[in-house]
Amino acid sequence: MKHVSIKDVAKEIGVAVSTVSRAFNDKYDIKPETREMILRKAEEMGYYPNPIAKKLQQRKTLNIGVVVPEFRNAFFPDVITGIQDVLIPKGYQVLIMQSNEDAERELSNVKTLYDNMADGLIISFSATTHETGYYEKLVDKGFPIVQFNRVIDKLNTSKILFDDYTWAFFATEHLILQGYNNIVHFSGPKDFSFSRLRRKGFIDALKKHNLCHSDDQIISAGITIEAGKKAMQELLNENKLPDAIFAINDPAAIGAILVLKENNIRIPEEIGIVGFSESRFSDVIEPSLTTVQQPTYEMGQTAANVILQELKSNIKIPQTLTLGGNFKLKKSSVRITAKLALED
Amino acid sequence: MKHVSIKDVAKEIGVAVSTVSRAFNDKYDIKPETREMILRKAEEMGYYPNPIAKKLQQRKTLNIGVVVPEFRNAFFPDVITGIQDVLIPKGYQVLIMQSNEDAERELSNVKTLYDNMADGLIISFSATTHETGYYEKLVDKGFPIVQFNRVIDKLNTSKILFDDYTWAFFATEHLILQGYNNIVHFSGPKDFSFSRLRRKGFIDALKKHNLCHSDDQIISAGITIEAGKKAMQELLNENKLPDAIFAINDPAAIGAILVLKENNIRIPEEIGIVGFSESRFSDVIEPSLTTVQQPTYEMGQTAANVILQELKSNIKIPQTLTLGGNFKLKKSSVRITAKLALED
DNA sequence: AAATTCATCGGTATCGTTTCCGAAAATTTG
DNA sequence: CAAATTTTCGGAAACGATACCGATGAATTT
Repeated sequence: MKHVSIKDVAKEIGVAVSTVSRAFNDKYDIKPETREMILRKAEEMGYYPNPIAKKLQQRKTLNIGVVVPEFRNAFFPDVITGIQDVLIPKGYQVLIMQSNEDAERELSNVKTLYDNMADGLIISFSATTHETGYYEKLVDKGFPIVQFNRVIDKLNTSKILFDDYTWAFFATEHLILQGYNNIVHFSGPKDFSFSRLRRKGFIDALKKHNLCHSDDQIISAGITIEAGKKAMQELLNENKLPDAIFAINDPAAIGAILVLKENNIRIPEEIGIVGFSESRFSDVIEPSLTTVQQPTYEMGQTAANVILQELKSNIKIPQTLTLGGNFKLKKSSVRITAKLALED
Repeated sequence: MKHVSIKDVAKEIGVAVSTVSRAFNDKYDIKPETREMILRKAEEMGYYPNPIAKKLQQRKTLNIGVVVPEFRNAFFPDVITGIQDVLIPKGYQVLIMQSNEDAERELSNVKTLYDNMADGLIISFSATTHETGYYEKLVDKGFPIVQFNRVIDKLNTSKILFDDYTWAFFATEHLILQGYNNIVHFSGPKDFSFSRLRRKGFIDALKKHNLCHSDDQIISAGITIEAGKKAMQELLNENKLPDAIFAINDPAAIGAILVLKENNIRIPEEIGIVGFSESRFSDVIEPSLTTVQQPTYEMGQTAANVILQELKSNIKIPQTLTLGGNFKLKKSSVRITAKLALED
């Protein structure tokens, strides 16, 4: 695997290395004919500039690190796809690392990325992250960081968010308008802003319609199928069945549905369910699951564009972008079909 | 973002750069005390060796490229996780690129990786890949490549495969033992060896039990939910309903199930279904889907270990490793419950 | 005490680029 | 046709590390 270097090309043609370099970098001070000639000869010899050497010389790696808590569910792969589709055409390499929802591994991932001279970082934090000292230091050093989805508020970087509050409000109100009036929310980890916002949207919608009865209407569940199952099972055991559930995300909603079906409780007749899309389950489950669909791919694109922007301009003004979504109306929450056209 | 270099450290302490380098590389010819001192001072100054410079000097990038057709389904993310868990602790960077099932983009991905001096490549090919010239050239050059899952037979590299034949045979025989005798196979793209092997396993199982009636028992469907829906719908339209289906993978099986449920055909009573796991749907669908579970994570680990091996030894002897799986018995295929213990 | 070995360190070439400076060649100007 | 520009190119110094070759002094041997 011996590689042809710029020197080999220069010697072969009989010009200086700097001339070959100029030919490849489209500078003005080279005669068009000689440039053509060099390019042709180089092509013949199978030469192309060594990116490593270039990176060293220019002190830029063109590497962008992406750190996500997992990519087993559909959410993060879709975001990553969006990021790649923006960054790769611009010549960047995208280094993807997953933290497995573990703060320690997350920190080590970020350190690896930083030590390997990534030019910037796009990150969504783990459920367990509390210690933010190292990240703050990076921010202070001027290292470009863009957070998305699971952000740490006090970390002063650009953030790409979904308008969780509004859509949680909307989803809850949808249940109310369907005639459900004893609604429970399966909420997620308190540390995440999205978790807090969805809870707040839920509460405010209840308040607006005077349906806020007790603290029991918010159940700390979690973001997995198992968490949804567990929470639902407990409700059943305690005989506290609500007539609707707004789940923090699809997996939690799916968990609830599975338990309800086991117990022969009919959806949406006896109980209505709305989720928040972080999976591809909603079409597969029976009944199909009404869900708020987040713009995952666009979120990735946006994060990538913001970091590109920050890489260009030296002065960084952290901006927070909030994206909107879609409401996917399905069977799990529709009792009154008269006025609503169900999507397919 | 000015970085502390080895020269700065050397100058600061008053030693030669070579000494600092020695301190960091644990060579023998350095006095332990001075090494400690240098390491301490360097730590204070926030110095660490520049990986880019190291890569240039040593003509190794420690980058391994991973090219997959997609990572929307569970399969590839799981494999990638296995790859990362082996490679990253060894100091490698894993560059993940997806081809979106497009041969052209795939080629461009591989070229990018090669041009960026990846030390090796782990790849699973797209559905549309036919032109293999460039890949053969890479192999001839001695560039380390490991194929997995979707391999091109004639490409002379190491391959990590799943024992599709045996498990397809097993899955089909399971249906037969359940008393189904008019079984149809939804098959996948002919170009993939896994597709051919699963089909062959299916056929041979039928032959063994004398249940091979006609060519109609193999239907060219595809590997998506939509493909499964379409194939199933056509069977219904033509009134050629079999009493069992062995699907090329879970999404295709799910598609079939969705259509069957729409038409109120009972599973597994009227028709039994077995899939091949490439998703996380099997527990979510009702009825739960019997499926062959592939060792995705292990497949990734294995691919990573094989490429590590090839990177060490200069002489490459392509090896083909075949991994075994698990049979997940669920409701969709069990008519005779007497003898079988259903998994949960 | 002289010679030899050994541990420790410094100096420098090298990896493959780009960039800067200045020199030669080509062109324009007076 | 000489002088002044402008193109076009060559040479060398970075970029930040490692590796090799010796040099130096101490320790050991003879």
